[in-house]
Amino acid sequence: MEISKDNLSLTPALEDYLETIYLIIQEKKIARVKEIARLRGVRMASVSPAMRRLSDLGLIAYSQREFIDLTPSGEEIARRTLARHDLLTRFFTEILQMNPQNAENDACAMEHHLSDEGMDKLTRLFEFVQLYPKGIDNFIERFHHCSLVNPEIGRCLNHGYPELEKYQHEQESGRSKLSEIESGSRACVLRINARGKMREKLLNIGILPGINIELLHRNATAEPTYEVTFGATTLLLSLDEAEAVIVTLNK
Amino acid sequence: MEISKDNLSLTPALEDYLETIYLIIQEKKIARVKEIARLRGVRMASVSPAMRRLSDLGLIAYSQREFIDLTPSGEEIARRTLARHDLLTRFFTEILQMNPQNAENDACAMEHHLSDEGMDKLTRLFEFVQLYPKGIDNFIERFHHCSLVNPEIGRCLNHGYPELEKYQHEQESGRSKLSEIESGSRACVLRINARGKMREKLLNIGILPGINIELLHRNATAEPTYEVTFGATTLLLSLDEAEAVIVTLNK
DNA sequence: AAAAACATATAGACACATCTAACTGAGTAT
DNA sequence: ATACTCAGTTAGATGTGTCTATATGTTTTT
Repeated sequence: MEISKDNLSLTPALEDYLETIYLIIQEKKIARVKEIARLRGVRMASVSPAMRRLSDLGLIAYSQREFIDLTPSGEEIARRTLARHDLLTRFFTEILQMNPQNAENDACAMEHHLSDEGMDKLTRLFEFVQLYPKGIDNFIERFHHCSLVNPEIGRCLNHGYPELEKYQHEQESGRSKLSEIESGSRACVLRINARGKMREKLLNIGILPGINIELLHRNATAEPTYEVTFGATTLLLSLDEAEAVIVTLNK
Repeated sequence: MEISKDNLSLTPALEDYLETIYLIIQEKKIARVKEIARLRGVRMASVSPAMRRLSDLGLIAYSQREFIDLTPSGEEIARRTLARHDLLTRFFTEILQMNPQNAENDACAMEHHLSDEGMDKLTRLFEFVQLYPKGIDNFIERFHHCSLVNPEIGRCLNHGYPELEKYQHEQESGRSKLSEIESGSRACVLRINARGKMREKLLNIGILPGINIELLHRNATAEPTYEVTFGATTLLLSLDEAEAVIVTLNK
């Protein structure tokens, strides 16, 4: 076990234990093995050796069968992890408007992997959004209105934002469905005009807004297919799929 | 080994192997153990057993010492992972403007933990941003201008956005430093007006924009300290730190 | 064709994180 | 005060992912 710089390079599991201990200590007076096990959803037999390791690392103070307390460095890591958890959860719920349970799960797993710079920049995003909470150009509110109130983002309503409606119309003129462009031409993906499973499938394939995609070949059979290439990938899309990919032709 | 639904619940390591194999296959014709080991930064001896497991799971096709190929389900997972990698990297670089290396590292670790809903919602953010790429109210551009061109976000320049300058001034009037509010009053954190190590420290402590914080007590000694409480935490801040926390009083 | 070079595999070790089952110790109850 | 109960620990197993060192194929060279 090489201790790198200072705190860094703890395993996710150990970080989770510190976080759990921290939360227990805040709420009740002292942390006990049974409670840690309950909150983390593991058996007490798994907690004991973890406490031993954390103790060896100087992150908690405890003697067998006694109460568990965080050392200053243990507390520092716990708070650091918790702050990431908090910020990620809020990013997922407040900005992306995810379901709270998914937001929580994703934040839980990702909190161990966000760099200091990531934390800094994500905070700046919150600071910026907060600077204009209900202002004339509330980006976040409009984003939610667009992508959530009206899930068919092909028809993004900009009522109350006349300049934007105009702007959007200009945009619309240059766009078409991937199924409609000429074979051999390249285009930039603007959005995926699909919902549910189909949207999920296209995203998981890697067809994302902003990528450049080329229609290689159109197979005009009873069930037409569209051979496309993007990044390092080449594959076939069905008609439905190709129609859902909204693009603007390159140059 | 319980195979849950279908593809899900692969370990990050195995997902990484699939991703690596996918990338090799796209570039060269075939994937070999040596190349996989090189790209993943592990020894060949670690790759062999992983290939065995992937083969047992039906995600790759290979026989000992022969070329390695992805099965359709292996390819599906690889692309899914890669799409997450791509989108997270772009979120970190294009939207948050992180250093490419950090963006890459964070994306690499997080790509295994983003739910389908997270992927969907993050994509919608890109779609929305893309709808107004250089429009009258380019949120992203202004965010960058504010938080990056001028890192002292206390003085966010809104040149060219007169309504916003006005708006910002209104905002400014209601704000103060945490060090200046009355003991016993609660306030909402607007931003952290600090850079480098001090900013990092405050964020890691959990003092984030949007949280509610209460100034419990001011210790007016030679080196004054500020006892604050937020969430489940109570701790002491130095004068410098308390001055960096910009808040608006609650009600 | 035999030898050298190289790719890949196996054996054995280690660290982590979990489990079940069995044990220990300390307070509680009758 | 003896036995019960229950928190906590230890022992031993399992699975993953890595390593070093060694063995085994395969290909290339001479």
